[in-house]
Amino acid sequence: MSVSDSKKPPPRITSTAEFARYVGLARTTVSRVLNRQPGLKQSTIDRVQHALTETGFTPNAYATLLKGKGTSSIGICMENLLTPPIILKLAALQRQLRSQGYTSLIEVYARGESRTIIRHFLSMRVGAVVFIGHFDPAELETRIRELSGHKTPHLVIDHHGIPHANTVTLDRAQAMREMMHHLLELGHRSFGLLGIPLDVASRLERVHGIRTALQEHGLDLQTCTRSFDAQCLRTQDFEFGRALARQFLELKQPPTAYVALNDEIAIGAIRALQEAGLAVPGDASVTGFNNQDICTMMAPPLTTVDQQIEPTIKTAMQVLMSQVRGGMPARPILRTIKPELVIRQSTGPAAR
Amino acid sequence: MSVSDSKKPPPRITSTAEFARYVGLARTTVSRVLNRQPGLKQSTIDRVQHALTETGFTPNAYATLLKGKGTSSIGICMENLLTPPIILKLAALQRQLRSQGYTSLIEVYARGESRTIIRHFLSMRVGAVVFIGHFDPAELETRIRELSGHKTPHLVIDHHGIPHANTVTLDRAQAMREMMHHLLELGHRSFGLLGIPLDVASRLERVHGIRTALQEHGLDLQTCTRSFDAQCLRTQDFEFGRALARQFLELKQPPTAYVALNDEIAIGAIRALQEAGLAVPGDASVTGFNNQDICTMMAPPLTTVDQQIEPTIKTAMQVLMSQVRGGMPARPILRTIKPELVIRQSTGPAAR
DNA sequence: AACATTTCCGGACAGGTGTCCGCGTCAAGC
DNA sequence: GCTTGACGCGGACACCTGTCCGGAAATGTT
Repeated sequence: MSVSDSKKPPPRITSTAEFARYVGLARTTVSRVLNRQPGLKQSTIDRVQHALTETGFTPNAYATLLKGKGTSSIGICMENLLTPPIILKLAALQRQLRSQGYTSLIEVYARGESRTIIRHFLSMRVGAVVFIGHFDPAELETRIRELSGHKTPHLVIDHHGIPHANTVTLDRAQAMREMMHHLLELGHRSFGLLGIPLDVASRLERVHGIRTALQEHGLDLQTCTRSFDAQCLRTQDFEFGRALARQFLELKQPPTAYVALNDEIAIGAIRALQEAGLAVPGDASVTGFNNQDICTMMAPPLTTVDQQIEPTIKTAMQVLMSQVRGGMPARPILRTIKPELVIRQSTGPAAR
Repeated sequence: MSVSDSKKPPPRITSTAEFARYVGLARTTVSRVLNRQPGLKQSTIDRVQHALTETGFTPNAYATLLKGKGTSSIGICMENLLTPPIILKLAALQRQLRSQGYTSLIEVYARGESRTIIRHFLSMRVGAVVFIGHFDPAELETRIRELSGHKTPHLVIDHHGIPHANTVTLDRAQAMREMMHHLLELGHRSFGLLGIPLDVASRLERVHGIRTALQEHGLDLQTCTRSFDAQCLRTQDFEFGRALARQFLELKQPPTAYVALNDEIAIGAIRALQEAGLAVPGDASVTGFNNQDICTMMAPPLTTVDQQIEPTIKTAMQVLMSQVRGGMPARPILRTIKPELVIRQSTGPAAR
């Protein structure tokens, strides 16, 4: 028996009634102390506080929340927990919510499981639901309709183009437009697209931005760009980019610039080029997307687009709070975030 | 007015009583249906089910949980949401818990805030608390004592050496021992440690593993290894590794092998070496730790240690479930995970 | 000592759900 | 027409907290 064990350990207390008995006060008095109501003698407040630290008693949150008191929580539905940009958004949002006194309930999306997740959020009576990432459009739309039916505010971060959805998203078209202008001014006229499909029906925002930039230079999308996405299987992004670049190198006239969907694919492409004895950016330029940490760790450091995560989450919080406090908006709120081009050393003047 | 709007939208229902009135049944009957009790006619079950999908009603989880029914939840306290290995563990654990019917409450640790977090978990009456990552030892120990006082099981993943803590951790000493054997067999005899401090009082597991391996080759830690950690400020790991390697290169006899704390530091070191005109592994070998995705994306691919995340989480679940179901163990449970050396191309025979 | 004031007690209710139980209803079988 | 089940109804209680309120007790004032 050590000295610290001399005083018998306090019992495990699970209700205010028990706790009040332990302190020797009425349950209501204890409750008043815990909720900082006036009209209490300082000595009794101290007595309760002391017993509180001694036993570590915490009131049952479920009962408190059932009463409608207590901090409300926000449900966060994540596309996955694997890609760095998405995690950074989660981390930033979680921190912001916490500082505002909200608890976050985090769930990870799985195809077809979103209904379960939203029902869980609704049963927890969350104050709002945030979706981060990209989802099955039809599924997401249905969920948002359900949430609206329950007068529960929502917000979609990243996924763009869902009808009636409040959305905060990066202006990817604008990002690609700026990126293309950067490359066009360097003299590039033929582009290899990596992970950016060129279907005629492609509703991909990015293609739109690329097309716009080319048109502003009097050029045409079909003749200047090329994509081999269909030929390669996308399992791991780095290898995907590597394989795609290899395809391009088999052409008689390979493009002088490669535009990748994200940083990993770009890095894979750079690797393939370097393995083929080509210099980046001497023989070919390569651009990424996301501005992840790896960008500065590469040789050469990668020219890319920054997602502006802090501003994104900041406006996300504004949209969220305005809904939680001010009620549901009549028309969906749409906010686009201006991207920032980050020019590093993977892009340079066109060789020929 | 479109056709789908013709039927008036179902009202927003927030309690079983309301819902029962809507269906035209007694509240108790509805409750029986929702909880799959026997003795109900199929037609009434269908009636309730139909109204359920129509209105999207969900019983108030707080009331259910207050009653003691419903799935219990597990609290997860994260060191941060920034480093890949930690996130991967979270993702794996969350998935496992979900498949077992547990909800995870995720909170992010901040120095000095752990008390708030644990009190939150306790007030939510979680079934157990999991810590993932490294924390302030004294703080963590206190929290664990608190949890034990509340008869709430706990588990620490990664952080090692907390008294009375149930722990699942990678055998980092063994990992370093194997790594050193690999390097020693390649002929290396002088080692630069990157991010691994060599204080005399260093209780760092890894140093122990390094010392053991050297002794097994009849070598001495002090004469064979060197560390410049004190000279450089660790803000961003890549730059940290780069700066450290530069320090080593100013020596008259730089080491032939560099052992880094993690992959980013290793990659920074490789960069510094390459910038100095040295070849890896021709002139010097470099090793990392964690086996993150970037390892295969580098040139050369990085020799590193795999954290064995799947096995880690698997045994973590076993330890967790045995506690949740079988009660608190008399003595702390300690499980170590065997690491796996991943040899790639950043290590090779010693130059001299 | 009589009074006013501060402070605490204890009963009560609400919040929504799960469950038990006695009772009414309805239909089927004789 | 009667009995017998099957099934739904609705009252009651428990889970735990926050809050209101009248009354009791303790404290302070004159």
